[in-house]
Amino acid sequence: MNSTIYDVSRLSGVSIATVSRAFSNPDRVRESTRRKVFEAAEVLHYSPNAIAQAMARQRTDKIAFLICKEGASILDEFYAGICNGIMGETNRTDYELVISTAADWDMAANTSKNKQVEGVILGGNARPDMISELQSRNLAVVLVNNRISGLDIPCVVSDEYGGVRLALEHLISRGHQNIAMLAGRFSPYILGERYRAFLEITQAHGLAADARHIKLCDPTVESAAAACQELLSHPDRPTAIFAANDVLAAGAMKAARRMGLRIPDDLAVTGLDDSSACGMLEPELTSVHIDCHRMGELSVARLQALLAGDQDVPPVTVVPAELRVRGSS
Amino acid sequence: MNSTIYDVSRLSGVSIATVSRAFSNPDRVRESTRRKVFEAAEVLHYSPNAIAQAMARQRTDKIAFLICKEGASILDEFYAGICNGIMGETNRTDYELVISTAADWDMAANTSKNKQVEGVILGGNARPDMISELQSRNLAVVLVNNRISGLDIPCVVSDEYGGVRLALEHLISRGHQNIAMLAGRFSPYILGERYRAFLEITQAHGLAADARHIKLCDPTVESAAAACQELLSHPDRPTAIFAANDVLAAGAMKAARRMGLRIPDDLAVTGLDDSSACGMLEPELTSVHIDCHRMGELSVARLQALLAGDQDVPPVTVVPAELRVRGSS
DNA sequence: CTGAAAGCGCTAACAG
DNA sequence: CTGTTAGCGCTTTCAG
Repeated sequence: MNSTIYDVSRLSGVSIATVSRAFSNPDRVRESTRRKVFEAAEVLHYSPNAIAQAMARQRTDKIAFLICKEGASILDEFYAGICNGIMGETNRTDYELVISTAADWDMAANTSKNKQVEGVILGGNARPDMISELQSRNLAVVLVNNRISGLDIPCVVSDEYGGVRLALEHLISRGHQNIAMLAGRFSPYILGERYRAFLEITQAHGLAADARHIKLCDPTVESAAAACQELLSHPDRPTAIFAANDVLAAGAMKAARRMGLRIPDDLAVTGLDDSSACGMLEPELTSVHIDCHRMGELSVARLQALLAGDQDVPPVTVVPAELRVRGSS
Repeated sequence: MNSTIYDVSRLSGVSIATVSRAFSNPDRVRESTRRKVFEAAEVLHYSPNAIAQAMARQRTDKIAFLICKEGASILDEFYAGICNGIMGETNRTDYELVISTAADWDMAANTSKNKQVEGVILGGNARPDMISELQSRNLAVVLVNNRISGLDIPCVVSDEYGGVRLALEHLISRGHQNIAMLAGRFSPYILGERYRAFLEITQAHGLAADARHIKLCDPTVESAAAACQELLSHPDRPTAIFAANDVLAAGAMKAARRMGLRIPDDLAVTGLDDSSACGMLEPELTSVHIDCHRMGELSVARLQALLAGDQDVPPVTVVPAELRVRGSS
C-alpha cells in the first residue's frame, strides 16, 4: 500500500542501501545523491517503516509507563501530569510509549513482553517483585514518585521534604503554633516522607507536634472531613491544618465549615499537589506545587541514559517544589 | 537475547510453522503437539515477537488517540476519562495504543505515519483538514466527543441534549423559573449542542430565556465568576445558573459568594461533567455525569469495526448522561 | 561513497 | 495435521 524503500530506490536510481543511509545516516551519502533520494521519497510519499526498522535494527525504541497505584490511573491529575511529561519527552526523542495501569499486572507484564518494550518507568508504589521480574527480563527500569532503598534503580522524585517545609514555614510565619497534619493512606514512600518532614520541621521550630496532631485517613474528601473534625475537637484545637494533599485539604475545609470555623481566620488550611481544584475552592487553597511534568521528562531522560549504557546515571533525581499561597491561609 | 520461534521449534521437535500455529491458531494443531510446543515455550520463556508478527502479517493492530483541543491534553479530566476507556479496550483486545496531542499536529501526523498506526480516534475539535489528510492516507478514523456533518465518519458522543434536559428539568422541578446559562468557549460542537438544548428546553417549559439569560466566557473560574456577576446584576436576577461545565459552575459559586448570595437558597447552581471537584466544592456541586470511559471504549469498538471492514458501523453512537444531584441545587 | 546480499522473527500459502 | 519456503521492509557488514 505505502511505498517502500524499493520504490524509492527504483525511482531515484540508487540502491536500497543508499536510500536507507540517506535517511538514517545522511552524512554518509554524497550530497547530490541524497537530494535525489529525498526527491524521489517526496514524490512517493515515502517514509521509513518503523516496524521494519525495528526488525532489522533489533531495537524498538519503545518504552512503557506503568502506573502502580491502587485504583489510580491516568485519571489521577498527578499521574496525568507525569504522563504528559513522559509523552512530551518520548515524542521529542522519537521514542514510542506504551501506557498501562498496574491494576492488571499480568497484562502489563504481557505488554512489556510482547510489545517489545526496552524499558519501563514505574510510577508510584511498585512492588519489589514486579521490579525484579522486569529486571530479570533485563529491561531498563526507572522509578518515578517513589524510591526504594537497596535496589540499584534510578528514581525521580519531588522534593517532598522541601515541599512540606515550604508549607509549614509559611504557616509558622503567619503566626501558627498549633499545626495539625492530615495524612492520607497513599503510597508508603510518599506518606513516609511527608510524615517525617512534618515531625522534624515542627520540632525544629519548637512546636510540640506529637501523635495527637496527626490524623491518618482514607484519601477521600469525606474521610478527611471526618478525621479533621476529630482533630478540631481537641480542647487545644489546632489553628492550622497541613493536609498531605489537596483532596484532604478540601475535606478539612468542609470540616471547618461544618463546625462554623471561618477560613483562614479561625483555621488556616494548606494542601499539597496544587491540583486544578485549588482555584475552584472557596477560599482558594494554598498548596505546594509539584512539577509533575518535569518529573515525567526526567524519568524518560534517565531511562534513555540507562538504555544508552551510561555508567553514571544519577541514582536519585529531585525536582524542587514551590509554594502557591492563596486565600486559605 | 530473547528466544525465538526457532528455539521453540528445535526444543519441541516440530517445525516453526507449527509453533506459529500453536500460538496464533491453536485449534489447527493437534492437542498433543500443542502441549509440546507450549511446554518448550515455557522453558525458554518464549513469547511471540510482536514486531516480527506485524512485519509478516502486514498488520500492526496499532491505533492512535489524538486529542484535538487547544491547550488541553490528558491533563483534562474529561479526556483522561476517554483515554482511560480507550486504554482499557485496546488492552483487552490486544491492540496497541499511541497517544498524542494536537498541539503538535506535524508530530502527530508523523507519528501516525512512521509508527504505522492503522486507525485514529480524534478527540474534540478536529480540524477538517486533519481528518481528510488522515483519510487520504487511508487510515480508519473515528470522532469522539465531536460530530461533523457531511463527513462519513463514525462518531461517539455523549447525549448532550439529554444531559442538559436533566439539569434543567431538575431546576425547574425545584421551582426555578428564571434560569441563566453560563457558557464557555469550548469546541463549537459541544457548545452548540448545549446552547441549543438550553434554548429549546427552557422554551418548551414556557420560560422566557433569551440572550440576556446566556453569557459566554472563557473556560476559567475567574472568567466565569466575572460573567456570572454580570448575570446576577440584572434587575430581574436569575434564581438558578446552569453552567455548561463544572469549572464554570465553580466560577458561578464564587460570584454568588462575592455577592452575598447563599447557595442553594438564593441561587442554585448546576454543573456539567461531574468532575472530581464536585465533591470538593462547598456545597457540593450538582452535575451531569458523562460516561467518558464508555465513550472511550465505544470509540475503540467503532474503529475496530471499521478496520474489520464492517459495512454498517453506526454513524453516530450516543452515550446517555446522568444527573447527580448534590447540595448546590 | 555505493552496491550486493544476508539476515531480523514470524506468517501464510502450498504441498504433503 | 504438519513441514517447506518465500517473503514482510529495512539495516548492516563486506567488497568494491
